[in-house]
Amino acid sequence: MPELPEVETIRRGLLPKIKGQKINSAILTLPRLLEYPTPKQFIRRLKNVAIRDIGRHGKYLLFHLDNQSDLMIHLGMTGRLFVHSSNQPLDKHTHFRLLLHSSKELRFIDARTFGKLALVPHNDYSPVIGLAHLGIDPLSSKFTLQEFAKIMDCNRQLKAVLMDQSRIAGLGNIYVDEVLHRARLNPKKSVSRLKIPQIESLFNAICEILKKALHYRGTTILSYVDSEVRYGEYQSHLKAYGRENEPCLTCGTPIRRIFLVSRSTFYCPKCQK
DNA sequence: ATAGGCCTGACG
DNA sequence: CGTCAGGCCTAT
Repeated sequence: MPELPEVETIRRGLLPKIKGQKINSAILTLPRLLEYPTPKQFIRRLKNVAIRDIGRHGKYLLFHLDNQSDLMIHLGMTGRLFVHSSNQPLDKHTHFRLLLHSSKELRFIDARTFGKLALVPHNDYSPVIGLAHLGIDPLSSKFTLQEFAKIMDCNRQLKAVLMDQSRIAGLGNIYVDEVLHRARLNPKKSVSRLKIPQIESLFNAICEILKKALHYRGTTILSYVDSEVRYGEYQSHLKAYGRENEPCLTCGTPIRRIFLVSRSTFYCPKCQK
């Protein structure tokens, strides 16, 4: 799925197209994607409201509306968002549409339907557990070495902790592997065994990998496209993810693939200790 | 902490 | 055909 760099790229692409736009009505054709409230309330509350801004926390997009509520969209594995003219034919797997005053519409398309929608009060995300429990976003100004060190205080494996959205929000399977390769840390290593300099290099790796991935507009492995139907380009800069048996770009040792947290995990057994 | 489930599509 | 996939929630 889209991880933080992909979701942020989508957010930036959508923003100029829909900021300030008024929503006439909403059409929800796959109600099970809706986490909160009921479909009836959801549709009613999306009538005749304007979109003030689009925010993002981790992999969650938050459309700030002018009725004190936020429309939450999580793209799951295959979710896409486009702004199309209402007369354009609907893509297969279109499950949700916001019809805008301008006769354009925001369309949510999701083949695997792992995406999630919700409409929550602007000041109370508690109806959506995953959103309410999100950890710090690594692009936020609150993400400092000191705060990061506080998060890294358990004795689970590095891979599992970096994947844990309630600690740090936005990293997924690709970028965790890239971050750990950059920081030269083994994904199986227990967080409790990290020394201060290693926490610092991990922090720096997170910042640097995300910045670079954002620069390349995210990573397209299978299906990711942004709001302009444009592929990411970071896949050609990956150093660990997907490179099983290929030489490590640092030391030449074949990249190894294992399973951790029931996810494919790629790392260099020599560089990453 | 770890599988299993949710879905469809791409690929071998 | 079977296997795998960028996520997340739940139930052991």
